[in-house]
Amino acid sequence: MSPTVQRHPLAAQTAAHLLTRVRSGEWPLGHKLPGETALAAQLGVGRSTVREAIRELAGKGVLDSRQGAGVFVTALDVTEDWDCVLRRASIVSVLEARIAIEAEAAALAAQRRTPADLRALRRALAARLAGRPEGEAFVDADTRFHRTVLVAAHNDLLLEMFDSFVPRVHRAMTELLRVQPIRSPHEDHARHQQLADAIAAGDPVAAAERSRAHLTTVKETLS
Amino acid sequence: MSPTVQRHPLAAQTAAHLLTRVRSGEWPLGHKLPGETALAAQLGVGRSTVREAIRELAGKGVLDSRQGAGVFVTALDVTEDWDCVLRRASIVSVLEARIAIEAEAAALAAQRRTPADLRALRRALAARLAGRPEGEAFVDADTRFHRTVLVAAHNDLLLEMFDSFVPRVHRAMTELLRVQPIRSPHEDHARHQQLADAIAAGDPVAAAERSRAHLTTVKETLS
DNA sequence: CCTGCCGACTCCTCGGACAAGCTGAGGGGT
DNA sequence: ACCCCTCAGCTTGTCCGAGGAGTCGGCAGG
Repeated sequence: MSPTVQRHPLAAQTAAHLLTRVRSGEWPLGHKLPGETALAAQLGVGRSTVREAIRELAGKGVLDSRQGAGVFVTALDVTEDWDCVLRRASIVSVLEARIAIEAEAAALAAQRRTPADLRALRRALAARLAGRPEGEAFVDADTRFHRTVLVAAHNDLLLEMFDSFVPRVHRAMTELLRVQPIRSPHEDHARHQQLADAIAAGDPVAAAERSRAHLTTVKETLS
Repeated sequence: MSPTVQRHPLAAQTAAHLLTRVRSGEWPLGHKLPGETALAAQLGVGRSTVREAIRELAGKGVLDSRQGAGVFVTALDVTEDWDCVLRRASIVSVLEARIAIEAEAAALAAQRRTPADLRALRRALAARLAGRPEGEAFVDADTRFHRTVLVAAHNDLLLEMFDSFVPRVHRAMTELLRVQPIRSPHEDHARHQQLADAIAAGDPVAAAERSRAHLTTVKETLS
């Protein structure tokens, strides 16, 4: 039955079992599940166990229990964890998605940046130049600069997407920098300076172009 | 103690309480929480209630309980539900994000499309032209065509992001189409045809440009 | 220093009990 | 015929006590 020792708690097994039956369509969206007592008898486990399984699925947003009424299906599937998807995705895929988001954000930033955004951009750029171009600290400074661009774009959704990429990209960049240091730190900084300039100048096309060019370089370094 | 009548179950309150304390840094990442018995006594609730609260947070991925060892913090915050973020985001924000993703995907599709991709693209285009340009059916056909482009880009992450946008965009498009029908169905179809042609011709710049132009038109219609 | 044993601590599961809340059927009034 | 109120029955919420199973750290022995 199980390839390895199956040390899963009963409650977790019960949760998995219920999720399977929900997915199978046995209980359609909005439908009421059998009572906890009935489920416990049906599955041959205690009511407390069933309750914990239901809680677990409630935490995932699949079920919703209302006192006196019953337990109801609120979603047919678990909205897969975004982090999980990212972990599975190849670093090249993530970088391509990042290019898409950052290039667009750079263009928007060129149109929408406020004076405060520009100040933050200059500060982040200076901080990025301050440290030596290696190690985790540099990656952090670099990330902060790129994030500042996203902030200047004034689009919450794009920013949220960028933030969700950060952990995955951070790991890969730190690794990359250790194996293969930046060839020309001066040129690298110049690219970022040009991006900031284009945003300051209010030139969406140039900003997108600079952003894309920089990230494409990084992507090609990886492949 | 409580400003309003506590109509939330004790277990839910306990879960919220624990989440707050995790967020506050009282229990750092990887740290062990006090025992269930201790927590129950500390919060003045039963042990079963604490267990259900822990299960709820475990379902959300914040806690992880290991028999014999204890309960540990696995994440400092709940990764906010992607659907939730999208629901809150303005439709303009979503459309801007969609432009970013689709334009990049169109460029990638132009470079990576297989013969099978091109066949699917032609089929989707024909299906889109078949029905009358109104109602939910048309929105579905349109969505399928755009999704086919994403598939041809051969980047799982971009596709996943597109799919997560679909429900939100679908609602908005259906609404928009009812209020304001497409002025020139012929021109609309021509734009899609040009996008498909650019991808077939293997011209990334043109494909991105066509995709961007089409979606920008939609965005401007909305604002 | 390494190994194996052992006990304390912790989570896991169960069964039972009572409280709190919702639902729908039925009675009474208009 | 229609509406409103009441109430019995079912369901979830909460708590308790008990025993089983697993993990970790200390301790004695090699």
